[in-house]
Amino acid sequence: MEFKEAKNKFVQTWGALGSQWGINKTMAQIHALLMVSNEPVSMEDIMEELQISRGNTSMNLKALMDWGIVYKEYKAGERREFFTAEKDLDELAVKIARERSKREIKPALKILKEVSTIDANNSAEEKHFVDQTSKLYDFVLKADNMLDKMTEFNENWLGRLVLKIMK
Amino acid sequence: MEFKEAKNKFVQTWGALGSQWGINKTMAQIHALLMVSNEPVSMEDIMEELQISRGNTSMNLKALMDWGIVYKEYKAGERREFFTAEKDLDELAVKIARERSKREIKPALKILKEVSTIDANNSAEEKHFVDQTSKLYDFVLKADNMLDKMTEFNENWLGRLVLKIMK
DNA sequence: TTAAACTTTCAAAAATAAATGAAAGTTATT
DNA sequence: AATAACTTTCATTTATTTTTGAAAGTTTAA
Repeated sequence: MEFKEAKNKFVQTWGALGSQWGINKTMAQIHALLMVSNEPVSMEDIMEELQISRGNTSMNLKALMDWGIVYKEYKAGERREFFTAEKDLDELAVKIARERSKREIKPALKILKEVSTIDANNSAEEKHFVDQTSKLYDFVLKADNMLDKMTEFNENWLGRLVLKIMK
Repeated sequence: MEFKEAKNKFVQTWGALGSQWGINKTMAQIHALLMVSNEPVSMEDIMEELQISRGNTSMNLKALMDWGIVYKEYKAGERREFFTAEKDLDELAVKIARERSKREIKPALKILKEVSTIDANNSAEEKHFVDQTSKLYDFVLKADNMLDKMTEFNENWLGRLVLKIMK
């Protein structure tokens, strides 16, 4: 396999993976492209390589910057803006984890708390509901806290964690 | 908040969460409904509660059973089939983790290995590509192994893991 | 073996999500 | 302050995903 083919395959795969995880295909593809580029890439080049429109490129770059995993760069003497991706994978994982926790887990926890604290009359049905949603609340809370803890390590947290778990 | 409202809120929330994680809304809603039901539910009842068609219900129940997180049950003297969800949350998390690893992570790893082993000519560009995709391969492999390890604990693995990490 | 009671399948329709591109906006240069 | 170089926005179009529902399939019981 030659470079161009490999690069394309990587970008496509990363894009497909993204869409299975609630991130849109183009956003993931742009990220993939930037991640394997050794130097900052212009909007024009992204459009060209992925064959997508200007608007689409702009919106998805904005989203990636909101997630804090893509940065704008300016080159001396160049009017255009260039973009680079966070390339440190530990840092990338931490940022993604934080963002998803904030956007998805925290709001879900809020609802879980609400619904798990209704007062059940003494029907088995309502008791079971309260019991199950309470357990779910505890579980999700614990998982979310764990994410925090994990990513607090920082600096190769995954490696360290693996060590910790192994022994 | 009264029971019916709480139940509905829970089902809607779980459904929305599902669609952010690549699981379709109805599938997640059915799962939510079954999870908080203290007894097996018939297809008819699911259709009624969620206001969805027979075909949709059938397909999504099948998918849930493929994931191993919903079971068919037969009631003595009843012709119809009933359904229940896996209610043990540790078990549920393990099954979801295993399934996603199998369906998404493993195939992605295969591609990462392929593209990271092309031989780069000596351009900085190609070297960077190989370097970055190799790192990604290692990272994803490590994360996937960790998932395995975590879920191997079984029996309140999350709780145990939290303890392990804290100290 | 027939009929009734139920479930599954899948082509078509509907709903949802993403992409386009032209117009509006912004910034830097002369 | 006018113009050129570039980016963002958003109403509309396009593509993708999900849902429907009727027909086909299956199972049980008489």
